[in-house]
Amino acid sequence: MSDQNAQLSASLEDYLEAIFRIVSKKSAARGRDIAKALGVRAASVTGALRLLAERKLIHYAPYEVITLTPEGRKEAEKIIQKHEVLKGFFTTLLGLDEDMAEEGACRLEHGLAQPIMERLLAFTEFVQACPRCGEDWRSQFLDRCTARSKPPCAECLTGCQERLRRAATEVKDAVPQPLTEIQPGVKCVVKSIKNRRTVARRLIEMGVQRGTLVEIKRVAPLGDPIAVKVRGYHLSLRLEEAKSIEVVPA
Amino acid sequence: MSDQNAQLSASLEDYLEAIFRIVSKKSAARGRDIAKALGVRAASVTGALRLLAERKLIHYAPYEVITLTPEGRKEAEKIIQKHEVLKGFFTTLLGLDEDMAEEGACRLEHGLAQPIMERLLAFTEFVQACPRCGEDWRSQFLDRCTARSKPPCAECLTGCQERLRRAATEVKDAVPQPLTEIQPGVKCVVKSIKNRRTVARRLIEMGVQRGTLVEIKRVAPLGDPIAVKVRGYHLSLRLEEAKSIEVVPA
DNA sequence: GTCGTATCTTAGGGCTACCTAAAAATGAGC
DNA sequence: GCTCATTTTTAGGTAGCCCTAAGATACGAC
Repeated sequence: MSDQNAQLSASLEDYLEAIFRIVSKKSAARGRDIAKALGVRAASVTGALRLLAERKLIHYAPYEVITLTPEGRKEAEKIIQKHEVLKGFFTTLLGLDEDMAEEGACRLEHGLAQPIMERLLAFTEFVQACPRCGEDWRSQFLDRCTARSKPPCAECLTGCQERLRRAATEVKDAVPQPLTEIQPGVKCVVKSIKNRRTVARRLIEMGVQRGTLVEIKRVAPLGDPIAVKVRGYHLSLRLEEAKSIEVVPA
Repeated sequence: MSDQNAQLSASLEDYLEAIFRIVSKKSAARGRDIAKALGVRAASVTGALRLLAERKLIHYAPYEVITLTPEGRKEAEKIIQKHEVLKGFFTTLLGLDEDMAEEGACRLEHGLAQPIMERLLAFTEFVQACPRCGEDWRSQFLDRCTARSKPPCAECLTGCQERLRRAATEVKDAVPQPLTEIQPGVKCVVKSIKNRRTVARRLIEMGVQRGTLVEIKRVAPLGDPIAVKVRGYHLSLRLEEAKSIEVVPA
């Protein structure tokens, strides 16, 4: 009945997303976990699983654990990316708190078209990487939002000139360094990717290129692997791979 | 059965929005117009109209023309505001074309929570009003999006210093002028509202205050009324009202 | 007046996605 | 190997929102 190639409904996307998150944590999902994660009854999950299996997005058989097929994983990553891009925009640029950003991303992700998501991501990264929009710019905005204080625009501008002058020389003199030199929590901009055949494949497939923002999330005790966030994807890089990515801090 | 105070479903919001738009143009709506606007069959419209009438949002009787109640108008304006805020963000900041912005706004508006919408609006206006983010900043972003050209960041920054210096004096010297002096199409920032009792009431209810962005859309032949767009609302001001709003161009 | 067309309503279905209740399968303890 | 609590599935129902088909109403042309 249901067309295999049809777009997923919003609720099926939710199911797939939840399965992805559970599988990421525990390697396999059970119906019960999914029901709890989404706040629905187990009976509803069964129906959804059948539909997802019909579309070949999950491996599913009654009473068996549930895992994602490669296509299912790809589809889920796309959904998660939308979610993360929205959430990143809400927290980083709009300055909303974590909870509201999470809630808002959940409610908007299904309607967000791919090209708009791309633009939103590009914009978020652009603002973060642009020296003209520094931390003071962000706090100007937040002051306006919360305190409704009048922006001391003239002072801000004269102060900003000084900052820009410094930034101009910094940008010119910035020496790219390998990703491995960057501290966790710091965001940086990709300047070049070496070893294009090996590392680059995965990254380029995801749309990572010169100018893309990368954030180090966590470094394992021995420095390998390195968990990074790029373009709304969380992924882990080998030390070797990270070495061949050159960046400058944003 | 259906709770009168319940939130409107996404599709009922669409109906209400469509009715508002039709009523704005032609003073009253017919089922057929609504069906055409939303691309559904007339029979579906009938059901929706009954539900909207049950919630006292529209005046509806079989075979009669449809108009909005005051509550319906208010509700519709809220929905339209969300739509316009999203669309404004997509076109003004993300640089998406009209059609994609329209389509995207339609698909996202129902999920957009009020506080997030407020923030998004504040951000959009902030960026437009901030001298640090001028036209060159915008085109830097768009170049990156489309041509994927490498941003000449250092040059941009040195060029920007000059611009900022000029902007700093401009901001300091900017003399507020009445809204009536502004040309259609120009965006400007509200500096003060005089006659707080009369004009201000309507505007303050909408959230217009010092710092809010106003855009002149159209001036009638005799200079009255003046159609403006503020905070996603389209409204028309009397000449008298417009005179008492002082602004500086953004 | 009545005929015809355009418009609107009613009636009856289908689909999605949720629910409850009860049956079936699983698996740990005895 | 049987029993029982837990988990999962099946079955059947509800609500929202869309559809088609057919009947009701309005209104201009004759």
